[in-house]
Amino acid sequence: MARIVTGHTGDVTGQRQILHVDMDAFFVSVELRRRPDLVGQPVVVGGTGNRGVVAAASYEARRFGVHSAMPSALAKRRCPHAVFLPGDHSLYGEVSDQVREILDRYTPLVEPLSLDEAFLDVTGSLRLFGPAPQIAASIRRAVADELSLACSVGVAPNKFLAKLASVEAKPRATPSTVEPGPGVVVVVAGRERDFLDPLPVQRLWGVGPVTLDKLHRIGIRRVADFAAVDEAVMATALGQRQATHLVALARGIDDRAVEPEREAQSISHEETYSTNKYEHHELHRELVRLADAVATRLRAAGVGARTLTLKLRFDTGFQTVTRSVTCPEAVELAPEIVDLLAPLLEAIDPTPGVRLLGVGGSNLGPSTRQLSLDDLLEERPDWVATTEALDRIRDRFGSAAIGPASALESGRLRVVRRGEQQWGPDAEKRGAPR
DNA sequence: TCTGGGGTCCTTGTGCGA
DNA sequence: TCTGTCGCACAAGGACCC
Repeated sequence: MARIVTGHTGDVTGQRQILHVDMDAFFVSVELRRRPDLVGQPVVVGGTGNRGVVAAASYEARRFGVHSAMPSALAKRRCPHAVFLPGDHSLYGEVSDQVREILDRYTPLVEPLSLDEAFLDVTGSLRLFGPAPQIAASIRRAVADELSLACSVGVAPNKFLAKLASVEAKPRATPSTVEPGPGVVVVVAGRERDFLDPLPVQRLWGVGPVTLDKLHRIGIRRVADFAAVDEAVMATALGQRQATHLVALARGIDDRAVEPEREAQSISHEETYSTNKYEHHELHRELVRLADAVATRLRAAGVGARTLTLKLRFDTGFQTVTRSVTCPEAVELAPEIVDLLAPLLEAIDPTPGVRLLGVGGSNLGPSTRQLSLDDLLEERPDWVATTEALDRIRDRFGSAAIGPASALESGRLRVVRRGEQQWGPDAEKRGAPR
């Protein structure tokens, strides 16, 4: 049954009606559909290797303090009797598409945030489907009946409040029990402060551990405390921009529209290795693999990248460094990316031990191949023709069918696939570090 | 405890041309 | 010619999100 946060339940004329739909323990729930024997047990989905993290935990596992983004090793210590399952990113993608089909029935204004949550603007759908809380309940029924999955829905006049409301709608795990949530929580326009004021300040969008510490130092612990602190003091502590942003949110103000189609700003791949890499030649081979993956996705999106970024994370101190280069023309071929980034990689000393390597493209624009294919064919006919042949072979036979020879490892081609190593490297298969 | 992958956005510092 | 400064683009890092 829906929980109404404040006075009245009707839709206020002129107010937007935004829904935030959030699947409950999505990855785990999808796994339980094919493993019904695990229902009611602590189940953890995520990386199984030594450097893996938890992607999702069942509410039974959460009772033991296991939560997403936690290192898998710690989760195993906290809940040794939990069933640990490797993630299946492609399956979750398929189920996510099915959820999306249901959401699309209610409005064309659906903005997916990730595989398991989305915003809906149903302001224009009220005449057809009834008040927003009724639409929320209808979505929950459809998801349960058709997909055997549970979701929670927040209803509010803006995205920020709808998102907070959906959290309140969720089940809650305590050390002793799992309490079911209300399923739908409604924040009524005009009474936003009643909902916001008692919440801890870290619930505001954009307050992470660093900002939380700064806010605590100036005496802000709950959202209500914002009213008592001068904005100038906040601006000194956080910077003007962030202060203005947080004060608006604390007042329940958020004008962002629900955007069904957003252009990607960057395309990147990164990999954490189960054992550190200490040699340039190993890293160069990884660079070739990652550049190949990024280039393939750039071409698939019909764009090129003007800025290429190399990212390394060292084992000592978890220190991350990035190096980037911006070129006058957009790049979308793997050899070009390697040529641009290899000198940057060579300049970095890997001997402290590199645990992660990443390649990214940003400053995206129209592909140069689209701009002037003839010019390019004159300048670099071999790579353009080779790449086009490569893309065709992969379309037909799969991404592992062909790849750069310099990415071969022990005679085997390891292809980077999006989401395949989403939650860390696989369980240890290789020898000890040198 | 010891920290993934794929993103977005912001801040700060710096180099450069007008 | 030298110096200051302004705006811009870029590089690097950091915080945050799911």
